[in-house]
Amino acid sequence: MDKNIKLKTAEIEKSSHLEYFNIAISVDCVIFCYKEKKLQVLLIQSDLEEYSGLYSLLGDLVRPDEDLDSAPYRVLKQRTGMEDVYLEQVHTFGTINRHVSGRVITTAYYSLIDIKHQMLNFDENELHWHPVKDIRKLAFDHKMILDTCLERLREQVMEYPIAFNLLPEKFSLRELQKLYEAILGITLDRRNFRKKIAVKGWLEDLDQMEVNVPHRPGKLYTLKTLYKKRRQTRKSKPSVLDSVS
Amino acid sequence: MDKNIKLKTAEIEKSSHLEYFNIAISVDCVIFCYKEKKLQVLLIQSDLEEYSGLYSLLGDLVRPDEDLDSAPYRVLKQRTGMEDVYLEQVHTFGTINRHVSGRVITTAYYSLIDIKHQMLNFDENELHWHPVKDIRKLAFDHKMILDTCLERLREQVMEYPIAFNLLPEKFSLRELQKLYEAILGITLDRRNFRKKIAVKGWLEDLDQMEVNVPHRPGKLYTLKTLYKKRRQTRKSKPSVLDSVS
DNA sequence: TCAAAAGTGTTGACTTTACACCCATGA
DNA sequence: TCATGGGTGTAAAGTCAACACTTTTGA
Repeated sequence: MDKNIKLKTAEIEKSSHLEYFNIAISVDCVIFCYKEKKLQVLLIQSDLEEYSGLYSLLGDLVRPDEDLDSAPYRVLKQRTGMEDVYLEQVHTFGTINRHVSGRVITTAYYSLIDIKHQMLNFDENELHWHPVKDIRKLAFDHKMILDTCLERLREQVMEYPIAFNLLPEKFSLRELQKLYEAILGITLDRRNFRKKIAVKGWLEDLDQMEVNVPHRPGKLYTLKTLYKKRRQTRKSKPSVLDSVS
Repeated sequence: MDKNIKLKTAEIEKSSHLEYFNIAISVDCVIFCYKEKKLQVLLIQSDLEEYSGLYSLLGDLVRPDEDLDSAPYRVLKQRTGMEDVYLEQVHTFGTINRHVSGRVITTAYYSLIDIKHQMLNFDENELHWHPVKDIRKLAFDHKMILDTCLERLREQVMEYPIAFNLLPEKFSLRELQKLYEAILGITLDRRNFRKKIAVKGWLEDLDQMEVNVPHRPGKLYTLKTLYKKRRQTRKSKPSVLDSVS
């Protein structure tokens, strides 16, 4: 719309302010972490009667004085204490009856966080990590939101240097490969994986080795600082045209 | 959010109903067509003072009694008379000051329509097709919305059988190639393009030839009915895993 | 007979996959 | 000395890009 705000002012007034403005807008965050060799997502026990016993994603209403894209950062800050996390908008869900308490349209984001660097505000003790694979049912339409975000994450993870947000600063190629396998839900060939990552040029060799591993230590790498910008504005994306004759 | 609707009821009440519900939500449609060998988009003259002389996308506020994803269909029906068009949600834009008249969060969709099959309700005569390439500036943040939708269209056009929505029922491979060139903004090699399309298996050979062309007529094709479903729910997408070792 | 586009294959470059052995370390 | 993973290369298959000539039709 946009123009109709002026165009249809009379009509809006007539049908009451609230008729057009009683749609609430929220954000929901699919917060991924990599824990115990599994891709996990942060959930909270739903306290709605209708969904008792079910978990739901973390979210909140968008405030009138904040940008839509700022709301999920606020939610993450409040709930986990983390700032400068990786966040990406995925899709907006808005069927009429998706929320039991009223009309709420929600914009879904996924977030990738390093569980080791975080000081999770698990004070409320309502927050829990759940392996993505084990999640069958969530409150509201949150299972669909989760599935959509996971699908998007899988699409992007080989293309952009984002998986590193789930790992500590330094990591070995084995850890990286296990992470990719957890995200994609498949196993990868070690030699081919290493070649593929090498070609991307994302990594900096730290000339350090793993310690305290019960086997031959591997080299440690880190993401090149070039790629470490968080709160990315526009990703530098290989043009789709590359694949066209 | 979602749960907070109940959780924070007291807080919401306290801060006044309107504080949380005075964000309006709209949809904006980037309606593409293929006309005069160019990718064009349907625009309307902005009647806001602040944007006098500028064009804007077609949009409207989302109604309290319609699904978010239904709103752009309604806008298209009202403005162009077309139903069962191809529509895809792209992104939601929600910076605080994106709209001069108040807080409006907008979800952007792009649509692909066949200009020949349409009976455009250009009654208001405010609607005009504009070649995408010529568009420099639009009202609000609509240029950014257009750019985002064009980028998404380009990403999807080689992967899914969607470009056909811009063509009449029957078309030649030359027409199809010119369309792809218009969308992607590049020229394509004829032999490689035909091979690539053939491999997709999207087309049905009609055993008919072009007529009234000032040169040797080409064969006519149509999209296989299998792919003609409009209002697609979930696209059948080649898994991203295919490209992983 | 000319202009315009239809129709069609091959080669080389590059990318991707499948696959196996020896090495270094800690227990 | 054993178990675990580290580290590495090659060959075959598949994909992609570049490229030219003959044919058909209408004007």
